[in-house]
Amino acid sequence: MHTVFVKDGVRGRVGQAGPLNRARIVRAAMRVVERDGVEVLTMRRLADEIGTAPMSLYRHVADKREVLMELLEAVSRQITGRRLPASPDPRRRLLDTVTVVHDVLEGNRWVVQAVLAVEELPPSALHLSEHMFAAMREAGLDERAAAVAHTAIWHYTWGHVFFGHLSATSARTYDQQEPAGRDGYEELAHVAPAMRELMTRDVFREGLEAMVDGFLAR
Amino acid sequence: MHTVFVKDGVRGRVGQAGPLNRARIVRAAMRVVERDGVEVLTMRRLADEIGTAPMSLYRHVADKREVLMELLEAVSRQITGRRLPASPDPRRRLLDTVTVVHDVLEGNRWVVQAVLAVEELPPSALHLSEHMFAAMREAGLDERAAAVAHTAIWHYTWGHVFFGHLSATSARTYDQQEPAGRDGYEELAHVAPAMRELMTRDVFREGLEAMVDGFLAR
DNA sequence: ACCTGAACACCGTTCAAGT
DNA sequence: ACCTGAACACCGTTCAAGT
Repeated sequence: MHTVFVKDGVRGRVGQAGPLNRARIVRAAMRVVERDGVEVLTMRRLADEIGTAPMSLYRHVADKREVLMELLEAVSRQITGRRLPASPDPRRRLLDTVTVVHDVLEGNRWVVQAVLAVEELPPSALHLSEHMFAAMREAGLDERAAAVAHTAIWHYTWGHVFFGHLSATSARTYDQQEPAGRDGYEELAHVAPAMRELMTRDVFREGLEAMVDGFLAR
Repeated sequence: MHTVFVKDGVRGRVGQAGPLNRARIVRAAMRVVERDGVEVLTMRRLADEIGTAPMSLYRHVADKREVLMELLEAVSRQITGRRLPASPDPRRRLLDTVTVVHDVLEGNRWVVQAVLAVEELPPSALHLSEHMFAAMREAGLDERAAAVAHTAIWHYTWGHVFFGHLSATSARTYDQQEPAGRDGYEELAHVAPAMRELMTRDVFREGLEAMVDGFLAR
């Protein structure tokens, strides 16, 4: 295990400061997840990171799910904490808000896997929906249209972040197969250069604008 | 383990017919996954379903990933095998094609989790992209626009299937909190009835149409 | 040739015991 | 009061041995 030492008459472990508590657990979990990814976050590994025994964690959190939910809350507050986009143009404000969410998720891919594991969004994510609905209403959507658009936009955003690297993989798969005109794949051969070009930049915003404009045009 | 019996002079196990092979493994895996979900599909459980030892599977498949990939291929061929939508109107054809994919995925939620685990689409899924690209070209999109739309549509579709039940959960979360006018959530209170109404039907097609029309309008 | 039991290096979590 | 070792019921997979 870890080296045990004595300092100021207090028995402690390497990297440890003060008694174990929920905040310290969450901070350590965030460190592990940002450094090594969410699939590496196990209760045993987390305990190791803190320098304690796996079972000690259970005095402060009910289970692993609760740890993940705390991480999601932290990210959610990271978004809603700073001022949300406030452009006077509601269309612009909606696009900017969703883009902020996208950018944060893109920078923290583990979030989507955590959401999948927890199967729930953290409470403070409602702030984002509130902000989006205000913009949609101001842009002229009625309640029903706004509800549909809200759902569609979220799904697009989740899909984009999560399947982004999968799209890249699939593109590579196609590339590895014959470059041009393989029987039955003439269309794909035709758009292949364009698809390759797409891989180099993030096209989230373009799809988002198309979708939002589609809703606004009805 | 399983009861061993002798029949026709051949030593066998309950539910077993003939020697172990890849096709029989895949069929058993499909049964498990459709009955109990993909999270229940373990090599041990799969062996149990067939009535063999876990290690016997490894003579016919390299690893669990390969089993999942075979399942994905089966579903993909289930879509591309039957005739794909062929409406003369390309917009309609595109919408119908994606809707077929959505419906199959909706009926087999485990597919998305399998895709996440495998991190790749089965080769035959390229048929669908081919079909989509042909429709998009005929509808007047250039290569670049088609590539962007293709990516956006896929992401929306994945997001919809996978986060569909999550949206439902989140909506319930909001419902359980105060029904109306909780401080700072006036907009949400306002659209809550519309959102509840949405839960009762599938609104995938509506979001898809908005997105496609948004792309066609550029 | 084909199959499989034991074992390895993992999980999350319970429970009884330590200080 | 707070922490933790041993144990349970799991994983995917390797390896050596069985028939």
